[in-house]
Amino acid sequence: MIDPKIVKDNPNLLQDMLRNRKVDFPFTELLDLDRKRRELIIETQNLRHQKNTLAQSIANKKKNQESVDRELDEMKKVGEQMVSLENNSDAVEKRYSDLIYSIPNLLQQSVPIGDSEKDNVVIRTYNDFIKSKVKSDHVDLANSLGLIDLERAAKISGARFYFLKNELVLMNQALTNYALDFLVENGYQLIQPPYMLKNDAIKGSIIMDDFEDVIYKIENEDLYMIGTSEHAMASMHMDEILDSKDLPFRYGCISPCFRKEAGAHGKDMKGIFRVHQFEKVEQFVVTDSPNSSAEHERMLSITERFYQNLEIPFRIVLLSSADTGKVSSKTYDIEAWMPGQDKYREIASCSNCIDFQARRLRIRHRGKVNEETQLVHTLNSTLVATERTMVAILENYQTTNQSVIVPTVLRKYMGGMKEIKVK
RNA sequence: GCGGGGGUCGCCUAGCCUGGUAGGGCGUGGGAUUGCUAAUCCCAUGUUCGCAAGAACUCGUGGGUUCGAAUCCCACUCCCCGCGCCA
Repeated sequence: MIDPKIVKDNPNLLQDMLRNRKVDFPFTELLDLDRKRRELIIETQNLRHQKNTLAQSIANKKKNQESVDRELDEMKKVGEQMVSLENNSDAVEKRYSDLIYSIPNLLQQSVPIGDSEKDNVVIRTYNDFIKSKVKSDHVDLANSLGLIDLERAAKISGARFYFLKNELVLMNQALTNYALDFLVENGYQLIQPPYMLKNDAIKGSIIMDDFEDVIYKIENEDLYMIGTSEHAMASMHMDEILDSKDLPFRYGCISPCFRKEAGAHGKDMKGIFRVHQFEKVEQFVVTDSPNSSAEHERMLSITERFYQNLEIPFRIVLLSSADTGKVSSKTYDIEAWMPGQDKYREIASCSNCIDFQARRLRIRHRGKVNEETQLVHTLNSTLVATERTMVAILENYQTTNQSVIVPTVLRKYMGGMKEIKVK
């Protein structure tokens, strides 16, 4: 959620942001509601003031055993006015909060203005020279090596589910273990969060529209499956005032992720690239405003180093205004070269949400007890989403005789295995 | 799941039975006093609206009763203790 004061004080800032992001948003309605709401608040407070004053004078008069008939009479009138005002303000309040919560985050200056993902800016490219000459896609490779079963998964769970088998199960664990070790080396505190969250918590870290498109709800419970550990990590410190000197918190999180992918029908239907369930090791950082950009770059460089170590071709892309996610103020994507698709595809995403999540979750920090509190900044980055990364590994490490070489850094996590061969 | 106890301002705690609009302590900031430090005393110490004066809100959450609710009633929730069930 953005700072609601901006609506009143600097609406142009919002209008620019909305234009740059190319999103439809009932902006003038929000302006009207904001003004209306303010008026109603003042009116309501005036009535409450009358009520409080009357109640006080009733108390006083009763103490002196005077008659309170006149006050009771007036109180009745005030009560009636309050009821009719409430009916009015409930509707305004509801619509206002819907809008203020669904307006996207402000963008940072350095975000390139553009119309679509075509305007994303490639910043760095790595390992271009090792692009594979053989170009089978991961589904063919994994099938012929006996590493996945998509048909049976479809039978029992539907599209976008999978069985991992044999060496791919091991590789999945290997990637996870390597990622956790890597983060510990870099000073992260390891966390495994709850996989389900209450509405209050999860709505703090995502925007309303995403509820329907990405999040699974548990029937008859106030619980939602996390779409990423970011959702749990953002809300972990909900309603807390943190000690400034303890910041930053750098968490290395492991969790499965559950996504509806409702907005992506027909897209990436092959294999395990876009699925309803996958495992991810995630970086989540809580810091203060002055340090948030530096933390963002730091997180990106750690992620870069991870993929350099895995020795796959990839590039870093700064997302344009139109492609940047709604809760983020600036996002870098890591795109791996996928020989089977003959293009770069996103395998990790590194975002600075600044105070957008913290505001809604009321996560603040301060140096001393009666200093003014400041909202924290939250940042998140994939370290590794194992299924997508395995797509990249399978396709980039394939050989001319259908086998797949195991990346060097993963071998010690797979009992020294060097190659996955046709049986 | 059952029974009992509990959730009060950054932290601790009083108030709840007997309704009148949150008191104290700690910590922190400012001030006074004092050779210095310490101690002592005074003021301040949540959120929102408002240029301000001021006002409203805030006692786990949401309803209800009442002129008036931290206080009474109902539902929910979380924590602690005991019992049950259980990987």
